[in-house]
Amino acid sequence: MVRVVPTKTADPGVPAGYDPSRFPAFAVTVDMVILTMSDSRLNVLLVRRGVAPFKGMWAIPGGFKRPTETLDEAAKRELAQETGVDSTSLLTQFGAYGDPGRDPRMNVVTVAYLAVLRDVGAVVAGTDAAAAALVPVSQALNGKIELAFDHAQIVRDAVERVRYDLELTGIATAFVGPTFTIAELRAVYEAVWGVHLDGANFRRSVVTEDGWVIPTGRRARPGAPGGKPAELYRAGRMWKYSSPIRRSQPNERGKGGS
Amino acid sequence: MVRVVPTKTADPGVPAGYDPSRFPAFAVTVDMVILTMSDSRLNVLLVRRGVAPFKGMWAIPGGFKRPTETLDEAAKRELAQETGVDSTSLLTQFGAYGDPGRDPRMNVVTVAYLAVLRDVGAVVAGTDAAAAALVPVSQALNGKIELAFDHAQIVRDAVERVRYDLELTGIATAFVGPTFTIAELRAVYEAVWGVHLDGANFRRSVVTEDGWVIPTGRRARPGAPGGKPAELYRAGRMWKYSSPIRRSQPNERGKGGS
DNA sequence: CCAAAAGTGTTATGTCTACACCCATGA
DNA sequence: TCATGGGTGTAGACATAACACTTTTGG
Repeated sequence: MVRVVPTKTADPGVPAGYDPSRFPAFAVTVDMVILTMSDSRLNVLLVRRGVAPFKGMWAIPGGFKRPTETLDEAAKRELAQETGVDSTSLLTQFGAYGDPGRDPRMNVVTVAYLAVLRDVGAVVAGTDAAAAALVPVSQALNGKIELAFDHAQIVRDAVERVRYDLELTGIATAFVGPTFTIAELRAVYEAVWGVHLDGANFRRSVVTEDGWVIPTGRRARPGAPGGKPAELYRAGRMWKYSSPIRRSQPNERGKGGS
Repeated sequence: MVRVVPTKTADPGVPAGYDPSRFPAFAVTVDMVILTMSDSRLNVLLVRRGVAPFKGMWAIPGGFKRPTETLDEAAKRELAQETGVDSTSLLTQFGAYGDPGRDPRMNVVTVAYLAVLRDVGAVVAGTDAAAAALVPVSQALNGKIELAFDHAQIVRDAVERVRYDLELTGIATAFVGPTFTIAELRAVYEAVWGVHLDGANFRRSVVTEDGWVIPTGRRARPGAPGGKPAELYRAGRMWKYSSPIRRSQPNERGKGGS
């Protein structure tokens, strides 16, 4: 019969004669990359660690999985605990990380989740203000802000995933509120992909009769210098399946000899 | 300090007063969905379990992760052990599964990998013939062949992943050999997506000057009833980044009232 | 020379992009 | 009435799909 053995038993590398009837014990955690749009930029929610290891460093929120819950449930529970948000089905699992030594204390395998939220700002204020912050992903990726564990890699992978999902799923609508303007939605694509999109063409792709966006009749207040108030829309059913916008791949093609 | 505790300690559900300073121990495994083309169909490699639980049932190959190796290394090692194949970088992690009770013996979280191989047939013959088999994925998915654990779901997710990757990566070339005909390559897309592709248009998309395929000068032997021998190509560098073929989405659009 | 499958040409249709232009509104 | 951004029209470039047609081989 298979039996749990303490980590130390398997600690000294076991190259050839590995006995599969005994296996090492791991801790399993879920970590969440919580992304949000703010000021037309992509931001990630970070918490400051209060305990060793990496005490005082920034990290993404997470916690231990319990044996009585699924991985998705663990992520949902942790998200609620850390941010107070109880939104179903905007959590996407995107990777597992188990490099030896990634946690100096013990063997930890973490399953990483991606959550796209709007208005985390209020949530951050609710938690211990000094312990949580929204920072631009650019700062977390270029090393300006150093992250604990292998969280920099996890954030990098999450952003890469979002870039794909933006084209393949309706994740874009998770960045905006229940009602939004076309420009707001366009800002999401522009920020995540780092491109400029023609406003006219973007509009035509999105406001069709297919059910991408549905006009509410209400209008948004224009900014300080005036301007025409934009129509407010809500997301239609089409977002369940895909996205109306495709990323125009940078023309790698058409580069013959010359 | 954090301490490992045996599984049973946390077994009786701990709803509210959960103590994060103690955490449950898990076993961590890697499972592999090994896909291959055979007879113009998509097949998956299954092994017959020799021990309880699910003794005698079909399952996908896998094994325990060791603390001294990364998840990727564990998958690579298991792949080599099970099939004798030592190909780097065709293993893709695509999901983690940790539902309570998925393994009746203990708490197990498994990290699932996808491997696309050509010519597993010889490998299968090498292993204990009665213990391994290639079966069409359709049979594994529609329940014709019942799989152990939650492996049916894992295979389902793997196939779904391949369908996406076929459009986004160069995974198609992993299904064919070092040299291949255009028709062979087209069969991959047709089998995985379950569509018919115009041979003429497919050819035009693939045999360009961009470096998708490179002619070898040699030709394949035609089938029994004769026919023009097809040119043999090898994969070019373009496959590193993407695929020359995009899946034409079934026109969900353009369905007004009427 | 006939069947079969590879490979080419051609054209209609649809989609994307750039950019000129009009519109509605708050100050 | 002016500045500002929302919103519309349109023509060219480009990509796709359909299918008729030619070529090359083994029997």
